[in-house]
Amino acid sequence: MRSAGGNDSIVQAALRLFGEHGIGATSLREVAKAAGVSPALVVHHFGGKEGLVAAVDETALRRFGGAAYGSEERPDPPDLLRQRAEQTARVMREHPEVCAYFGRALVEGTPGSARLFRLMIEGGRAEIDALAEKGALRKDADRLWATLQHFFLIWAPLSFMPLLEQEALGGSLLDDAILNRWVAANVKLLEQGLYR
Amino acid sequence: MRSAGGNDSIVQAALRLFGEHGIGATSLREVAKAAGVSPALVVHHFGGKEGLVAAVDETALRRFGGAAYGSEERPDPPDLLRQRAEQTARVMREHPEVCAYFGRALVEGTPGSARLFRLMIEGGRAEIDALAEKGALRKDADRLWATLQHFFLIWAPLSFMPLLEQEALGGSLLDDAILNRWVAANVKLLEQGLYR
DNA sequence: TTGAGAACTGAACAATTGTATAGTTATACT
DNA sequence: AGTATAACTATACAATTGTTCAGTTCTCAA
Repeated sequence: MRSAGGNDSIVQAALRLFGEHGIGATSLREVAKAAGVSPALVVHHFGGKEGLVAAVDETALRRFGGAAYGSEERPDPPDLLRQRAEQTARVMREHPEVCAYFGRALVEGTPGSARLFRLMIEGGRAEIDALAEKGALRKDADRLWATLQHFFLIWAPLSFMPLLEQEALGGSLLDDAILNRWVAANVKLLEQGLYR
Repeated sequence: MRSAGGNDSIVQAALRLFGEHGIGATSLREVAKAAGVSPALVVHHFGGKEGLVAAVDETALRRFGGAAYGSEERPDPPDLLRQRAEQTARVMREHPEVCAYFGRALVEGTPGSARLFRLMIEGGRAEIDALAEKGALRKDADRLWATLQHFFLIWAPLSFMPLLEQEALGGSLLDDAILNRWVAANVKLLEQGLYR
């Protein structure tokens, strides 16, 4: 076990700063200062910035991926979609810094983000296939792109978060009111489309 | 008018490199070398990196925004959606570097990308409102989020391009086959949803 | 042809980056 | 208490960054 003021606090500070300002735009020294620690210690623990990013990836994956994509019951449609959406929203509410981090990581291209991406794509694809077998999916649906569309609707807002909050939402994406509206819109779109 | 080997070639090189590797990750020296020019000249022309980014933003906005969001006829639904999608796809085919650049700029947060974002959101919103008046939109649709969903489905793939192409598509997003499949999936989703 | 102004370059600057080294302090086991 | 091991720091280094400055080359009208 690591002490609270050591290894973990560095990762915690890095996770927050990476999510706020981006990984490439955050220096080792900023992380060290935020963690109340010397830059050399960061190198000593993680071998360098690359290692630090790997550690942050690991932590973020464990904290989020475990909660969101762990093995759980798979309810029948039509509740499945709504339930999955609510579950994702709950994880986002509980781990906003992790969400911000992955929003950055996914577009900056860390190794961990590629793993997360594969995880989500595979998980999403499996769910889509299961739905198709039960006859809940449109028969002519493009399953690969259906998976990707799910992914975009959920994750793109996190990557565009600063732009989105300042230019369109006028508030934090992960605030309850906005988050709920977002989830509701997603469910509606996926279930019924936008036009008629 | 500028000479071909001067001002413009620098912006051209910057646009390409920014799109390929990101804005923050591309140095003035790399841009200068790619343009076959000394770093000092870049500063001389644009005042610094900030000015260069502004110039690239300007060029990209003119080249893309003009083509995609200019004043044009507004056909009636149900052809509108398909037609708009085809139009966007055409612009993407014709200006792949500009697309790559905006994919980066939108998540890195340049001033020009904020302008593009506002432009697209306002344009999209206007179109949604027009559709609603004609009764083509679902009555209970959340118009703000409907606009954003359009935006995500179109732009997120560009910001996730590297990840997407390597992990899910196995080819260039802007290649004809993949691009067409993408557009078709978007139209389907917006028109009819994914489930039933 | 000449001269003014623009385009352009080479070399150097200070600041910041990630990282290595040598040394100090704390922890914990015997 | 003593000692080995880990945690931690101060300092320095090389590389890269954006930027400046003094000077050169080009362009073109008078």
